[in-house]
Amino acid sequence: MAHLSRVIVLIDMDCFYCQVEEKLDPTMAGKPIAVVQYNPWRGGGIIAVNYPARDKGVTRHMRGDEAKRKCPNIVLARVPQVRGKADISKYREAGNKVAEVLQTFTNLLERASVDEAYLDITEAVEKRLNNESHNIDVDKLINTFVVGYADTKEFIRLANNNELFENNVKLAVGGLITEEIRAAVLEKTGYKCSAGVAHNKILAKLVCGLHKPNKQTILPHDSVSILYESLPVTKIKSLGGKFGKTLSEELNITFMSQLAHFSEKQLAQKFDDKTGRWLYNIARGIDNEPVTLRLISKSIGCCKQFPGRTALTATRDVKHWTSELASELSERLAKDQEENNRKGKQIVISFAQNDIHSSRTIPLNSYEQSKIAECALAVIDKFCQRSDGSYSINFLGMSVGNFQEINQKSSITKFFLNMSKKQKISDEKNIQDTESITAIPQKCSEAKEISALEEEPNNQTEDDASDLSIYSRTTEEMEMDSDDLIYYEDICPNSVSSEPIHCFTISSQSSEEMESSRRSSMQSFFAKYFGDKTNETQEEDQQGQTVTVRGPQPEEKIEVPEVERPIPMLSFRLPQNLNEENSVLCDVCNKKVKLVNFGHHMDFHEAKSASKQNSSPTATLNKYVKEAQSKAKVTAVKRKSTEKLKPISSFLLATDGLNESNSEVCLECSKRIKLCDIASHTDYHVAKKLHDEINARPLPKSIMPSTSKKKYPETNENGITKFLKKYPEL
DNA sequence: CATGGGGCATGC
DNA sequence: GCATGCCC
Ligand SMILES: Nc1ccn([C@H]2C[C@H](O)[C@@H](COP(=O)(O)OP(=O)(O)OP(=O)(O)O)O2)c(=O)n1
Ligand SMILES: [Mg+2]
Ligand SMILES: [Mg+2]
Repeated sequence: MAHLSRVIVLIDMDCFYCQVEEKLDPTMAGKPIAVVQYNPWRGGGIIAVNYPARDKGVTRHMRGDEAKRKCPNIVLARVPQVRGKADISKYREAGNKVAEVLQTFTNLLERASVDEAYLDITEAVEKRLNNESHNIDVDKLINTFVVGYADTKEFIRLANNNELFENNVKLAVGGLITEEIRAAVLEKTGYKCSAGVAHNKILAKLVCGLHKPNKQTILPHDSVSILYESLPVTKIKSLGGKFGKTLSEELNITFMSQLAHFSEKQLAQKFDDKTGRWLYNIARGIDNEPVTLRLISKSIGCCKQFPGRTALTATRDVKHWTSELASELSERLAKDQEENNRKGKQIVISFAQNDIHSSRTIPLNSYEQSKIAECALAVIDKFCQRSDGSYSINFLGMSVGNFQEINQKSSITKFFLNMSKKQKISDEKNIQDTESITAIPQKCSEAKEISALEEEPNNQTEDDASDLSIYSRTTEEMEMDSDDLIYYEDICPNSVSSEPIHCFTISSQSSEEMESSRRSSMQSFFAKYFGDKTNETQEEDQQGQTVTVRGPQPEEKIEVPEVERPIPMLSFRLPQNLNEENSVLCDVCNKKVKLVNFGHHMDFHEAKSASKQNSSPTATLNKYVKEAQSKAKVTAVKRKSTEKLKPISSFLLATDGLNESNSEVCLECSKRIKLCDIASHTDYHVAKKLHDEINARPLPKSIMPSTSKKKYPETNENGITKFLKKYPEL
């Protein structure tokens, strides 16, 4: 049974921020504790509560004052305030310490949040089963619960007597190792944690929460049905939100066991293929999501809200907070560069006006605080500043991503340097491969200024290392070895990541394969991987269209012309008579697109087509001009492709310095509006209403992991489809 | 007025 | 590229 072959552990720290505070101030020990941020207003907002305080009814999201009322002797620890904002760096760093300990136990670790991580310990378990054939000592499972067994002893007794399926023996050994992991975490960091042990991530996560402070829980596969009988569907990760609710309502079910009564077809019909398949599997305790090697975050950001009256209106306030955020970000980026040998290439500037959130992405060329502040401010001014120079901003954020490795030494040099370094305990077989994974640098293309749509041309050279690599292996060989695949992201933090890489050949993964361009990377990867056969390989993609995987193409410089492009009138003025059509049919992809998103949607197409060889962006756009005008009934205006659309929220207006002679009171909001702004102000109200309506309506859609999306999973579980599904473009 | 700050994946 | 949903 393939889906029972793995042993997956989810480690989650207990009331983590509270533990961090307690360790720093041991006088708190044993007392009820909560961590708050921004103390002054009603005692601050609680974000973590320890177990004694939970017993008194204190919960997250409560105000500090309320917690004091419920639990008078509670200790309220405060999140450090730096530069006028809450700064959670200390908890992040504490989480890093924990992760370092976890790394010593497995080469397959996925950090899932500040305080939890998934570990695939299958190999460690199998190794132990091979080496030590003696019985499992139940005394070493003193903190372990087993779902479906009143007593852990009974489960172990059966396991030792060979009266259980081997999968359960694996889980029992997994429990043993997990006790060791948790003991090591406590010893090395002083923090307690809980754990779930199961055959997949979803179930490990689920059962971790079953026995929470300082305990661990094993879920044998045969106990899934018992567990599901009284388990609300909303307890499953990713079903806790809107989709989980509609799932329950649509199917008229409450518990997971009821979900299993539906066929895959029914579920696919109700929702979509991908979601249907995922739900069908999960209802049977099956989840094929791999533990993806990820030790560090893919983005580093900070943000702050300015609620109610505190909304930013004056230029100097906007400048001030932009500067403060840039300062924190700059500091954290510098540290990240030291620790992780990488540099972010993109920054996303986010803001909200009247609770309407928008964001704009721009290239990042410098980690210098002043540079970050400067470009952030330019964006904010461009999209938020009103005609009188004022603002109305209740949220600011900036987040850096698209990290690329900095390359000093050659990858080979660095690989051997790291080979000879530190060794870890537990599971030996792939340790060296693991070390190399974190060590392999990627090619770092110069931080040259590129337009958002421009792909960096790069020379696709036939590097020598490819002879040693997986690329020379056949598809069949790869499929046979699918169990040995490691899903990794660390080498390749961009979207190119997540290809499974064979353990043995990790070291041959030359830096030349890491390209700034998604397109060329995919092509070279495929071409080398599958050899000549690649050129004929045909598969069906998600939409059922036949796609042909092409071999490497001659280098082509992609021209990004200064395309004049139409945008919906909405971006600056709404049509007076809106019909109920909130969406238009995109002529490029034939999909329904919300009117408000149409401009950005075309940016999306342009970005995509820029990374393909054949399509001419101009031609596509010209076609769109016509269709958009007739179908969407919006007035097209011209915009340079390098310009970004104004968000809906830019309809906001100034309210100060106005009187009867130069202004009128808006019937809609009773605010005084400059005469010259009346037209666009009323447009704002229409836009806001439309925005609210659009965002209130849509039926919740599920966000399922990529592995459930394949159309023909049984026949193509591994090999080429694994790659194809990652690259729908192919 | 006002749970806030942070991160990930996905759809269009 | 941007918005959204889900989660910690
Ligand atoms: N909405 C949230 C949820 C969590 N956290 C922070 C504080 C928590 O301490 C930490 C870990 O989140 P958990 O959900 O794992 O909760 P705890 O670790 O606090 O408690 P538990 O013992 O239930 O895991 O993340 C947060 O800032 N905001
Ligand atoms: Mg926790
Ligand atoms: Mg957690």
